[in-house]
Amino acid sequence: MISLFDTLSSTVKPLELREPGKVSVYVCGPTVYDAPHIGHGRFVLVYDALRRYLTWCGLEVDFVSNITDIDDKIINRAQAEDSDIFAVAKEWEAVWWKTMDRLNVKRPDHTPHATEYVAEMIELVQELLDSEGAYLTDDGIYLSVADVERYGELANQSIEELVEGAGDRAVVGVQKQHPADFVLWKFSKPSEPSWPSPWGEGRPGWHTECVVMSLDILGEGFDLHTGGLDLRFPHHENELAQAKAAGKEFATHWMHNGFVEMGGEKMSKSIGNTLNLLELTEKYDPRAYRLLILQTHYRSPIEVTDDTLNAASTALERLDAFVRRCADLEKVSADDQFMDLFRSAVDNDFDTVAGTELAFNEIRSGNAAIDSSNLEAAALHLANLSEIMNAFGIDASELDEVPSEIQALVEKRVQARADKDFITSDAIRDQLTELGWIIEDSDGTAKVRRM
RNA sequence: GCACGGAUGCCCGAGCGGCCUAAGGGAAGCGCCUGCAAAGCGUUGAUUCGCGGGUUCAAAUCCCGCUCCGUGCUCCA
Repeated sequence: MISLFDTLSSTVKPLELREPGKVSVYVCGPTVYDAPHIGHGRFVLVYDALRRYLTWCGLEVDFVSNITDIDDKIINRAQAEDSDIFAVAKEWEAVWWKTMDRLNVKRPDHTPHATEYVAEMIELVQELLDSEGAYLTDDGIYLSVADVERYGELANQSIEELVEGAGDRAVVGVQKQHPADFVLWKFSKPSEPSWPSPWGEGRPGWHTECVVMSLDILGEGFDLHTGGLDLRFPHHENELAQAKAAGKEFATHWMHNGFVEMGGEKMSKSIGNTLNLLELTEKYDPRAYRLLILQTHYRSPIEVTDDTLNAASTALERLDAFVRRCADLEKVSADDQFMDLFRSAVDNDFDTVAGTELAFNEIRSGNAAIDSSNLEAAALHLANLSEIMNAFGIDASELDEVPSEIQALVEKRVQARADKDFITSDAIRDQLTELGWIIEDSDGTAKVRRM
């Protein structure tokens, strides 16, 4: 079984499953009000790879990732654009899924929207009011954080430290009982979207949607709650606080991925190419970002620059080239011992770095095997490699369709070389290069691929 | 200020007490292969892991101090 670092206990520990053979995972999804950026890309790719890996390991994964479609940022954008929040959310959610498709991110099993869960949120807030874990003020309903046991345990800070750290920003709201209290339900201003509630027209406050949606779909005591490290506090802390205040078993394991960094140099000029995730998939092989992420441990900061993306793209070409070389090899199944090795490596806190390392070793060994005409060994290395790529969600690129006129040139060149007419053969190669094709000779034959 | 994380070759990035004269990827040099290429293979690049101390038979890995860097510290303002 895989072990993962658990933020709550600050240790790497086995992922214990509520039900044997089944894993329930909740990923905090995006608030849809703008284009996704590389930070979104990181968490999405880390957890997509994790999901695929767990599935590959034979587990049944129930994977939930929400869309937050009601939030201050959406309201602000709608007002700025003289639009309504539903239109804004719809627009950016479409961009989100388009980007996910490009990145080969599998659709979650469930994608709950916050606006579909308003009734459940109201119910939770009512429960919290009833148990006096929350209280009513003129502008909304607040969670009383001081009453929550071990508040700050996920952030690993005491409530005093959290308040102190907030400095001037921790100004006690009009009727807040404690500076760290946060609003669960906001009474709407006239211009804002609102839903009826027992306490008047209002809208969801903070962090409640994820509590309600995760518990509704996955049930109490689900296995794994994930997200970016930036969500650790306040978002996840406050989700946990609400669940605790309501007396509900929440996630048993908390997983957070590290930040994305953009390098010391001013990336502002090129920020347009790397910051925006959709643009990134247009500028680079969309698999490149996934490989880059797999080659960095999920908890480490990751350096995303043109250099690192280009390096990953080149590495991918190496993968493709090997798979291309193996096109005619007989298919065999992977070596069990090797796959056990892979699995025990990756099971150690989702060590995709070790996993990709094994993949590249297979590519090298496989190429060497072909060079020495050991095709059986090569086929086995290919099978091992394919298993790894399958477990992580990277496909080898499709073979290029070769147009007949290109193929004719290739054949003409093969003949010229056979005749040792190198002037003609070189001319044809130049011609192919101009047409955007790279030719690779081998004994008596040749293959072309697009540049 | 508080908290957490980071600093490893030209770049990215593993390793977290002995298997490290430090993995893997990219870039570069050299060799093999090739008519020449491409692809591929082999090989060379840190006696060294931000800086200064310390612990230990043994440290990139543990402890102390320092320096840089990143992120969080919500709602209201």
